[in-house]
Amino acid sequence: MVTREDTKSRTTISRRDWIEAAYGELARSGERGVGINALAARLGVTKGSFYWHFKDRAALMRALLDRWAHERTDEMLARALGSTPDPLERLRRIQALGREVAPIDRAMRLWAQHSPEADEAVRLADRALLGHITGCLDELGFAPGDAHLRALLMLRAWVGGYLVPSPDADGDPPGGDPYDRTLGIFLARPADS
Amino acid sequence: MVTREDTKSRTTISRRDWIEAAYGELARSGERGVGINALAARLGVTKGSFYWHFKDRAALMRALLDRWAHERTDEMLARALGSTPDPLERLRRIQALGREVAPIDRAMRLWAQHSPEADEAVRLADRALLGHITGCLDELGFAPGDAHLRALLMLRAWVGGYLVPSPDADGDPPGGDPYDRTLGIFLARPADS
DNA sequence: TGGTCTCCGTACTATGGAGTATGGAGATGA
DNA sequence: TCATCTCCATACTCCATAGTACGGAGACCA
Repeated sequence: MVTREDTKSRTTISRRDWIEAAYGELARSGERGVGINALAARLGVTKGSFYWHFKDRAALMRALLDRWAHERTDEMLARALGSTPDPLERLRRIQALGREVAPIDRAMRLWAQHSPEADEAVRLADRALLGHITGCLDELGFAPGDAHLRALLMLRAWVGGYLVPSPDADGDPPGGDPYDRTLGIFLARPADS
Repeated sequence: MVTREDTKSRTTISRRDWIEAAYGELARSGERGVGINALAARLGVTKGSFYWHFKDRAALMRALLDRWAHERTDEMLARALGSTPDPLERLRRIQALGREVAPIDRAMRLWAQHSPEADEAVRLADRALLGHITGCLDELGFAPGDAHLRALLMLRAWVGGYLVPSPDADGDPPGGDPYDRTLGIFLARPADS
C-alpha cells in the first residue's frame, strides 16, 4: 500500500517519526488505536524498528503525553496570551484554538479516563487554560469566584460537546456557528447588576 | 470471596441476573470492564452459564443498552415530568437526577464514543432530555432558539464534568455544591432584556 | 426407572496485540 | 578487509479474552 514513503530514500526511521505517526493515530482513533503493528505498517517497517527506539508501548505513550503538553503550551503562548489586550477577543481566540485542536484534545481526554498519567497531563493543561479564561473574565468585571465558575462551565460546555453532539445537525452548520451566541450566554450578567 | 450469594439456595442463575451484574460492572468499570469471566466469578458460576443465556457478548451489551434506556425513561417520567408545575423546580430535579445516575451515564457516554449502537441509545435519550430542559426554559420565558441552545449548553456543561473535573477540590465540597450558582448562570439574561 | 430438558462445569480453540531473541544488511572507521 | 555499530526483518512466545464442544448433574414427567 504505502510503499515506503514513495520518495525512495529514507531507509531509516527516527524515534521522532514514530512519535509523529503515533500522535496522528491517537488523534484519529484514540489511545487504543495506537498499535505497534499498525504504526509499523504505516511507516513501512516492522516492530523491530519500534523496539529499537522504545523500551515498550508505555514509553511511546509517555512520549505522546510530552508531545501533547508541549504543543499545548506553545499554542497557548502563541495564540491567546499576550497578543491582544482585549479580553473578549482573547476568549474568541481560545474558542478558535479549541476548534482546531478538537481531535487530539478529545482523544487525550478520553484516554485520561482510564490512565492516571494522561489524566495528570490533562489536569495540568486545564489548570493553565482555566487560568487564562478566568483572567479574561476578571478583566471583564466578573467577581473572582464568579469568573472561576464561569470559566469552568465554559470549558466543560466545550468539552461536553465531545460526548453530546449537536442534535439538530449531523455536520456543523456551514453558515455561521452559534459560538458567538454561546459566548454571550456565558457572559450574561444576572438582571440587576 | 463472594461465596455464592451466601443465601445457600439459588443454585440457578437467570438471564436477568447476568444483566444486572453486567450493568453494575458497566457503571463501575466502563464497557471494557464487562468481561465474561469476571462476571461469572462474581456470580459464582462459569462461562458455561453465560453462553447458555446469551449468544455472545454483543447480545449482553445490547441487553444493557435496553436496560439503560428503559431505566432512563422511567426515571425521567417519574422524576421531572408532570410532578411540579414550576419549571425552575423541574430543572433542579433534573440536576439531582443527573447526580444520581452519574456513574452509569458516564459509562454509557464513554462507551458511545466507540460504539454506534451505544451512541444511538444515548442520542435518543438526550433527545428526550433536551426536550424537557428546553420546555422548562420555554416556560421561563426564553425565546425558542435561545432555550434550545441554553439547554444544550447546560447538558454539555454537566456531561463535560466527566472529562474535566473541578480543579480546586479532589472530592466534592461537603458543604454546599455550587449548582444553584451554576443554574443561575445559565438562566441569566443579557443586560438589556 | 428411564428419558429428556434445563442449566452449568471443564477443557479446549481462536484471536489479537505486546514483547523477545536473534540474525542480517548496510554504513563507517581503522 | 575486517570489525563494529546502527537499524530493522523474521519468527517466535506470552497473555488476556471471546467463543466452542461436550459431558454431567439434577429436576420433572411418563
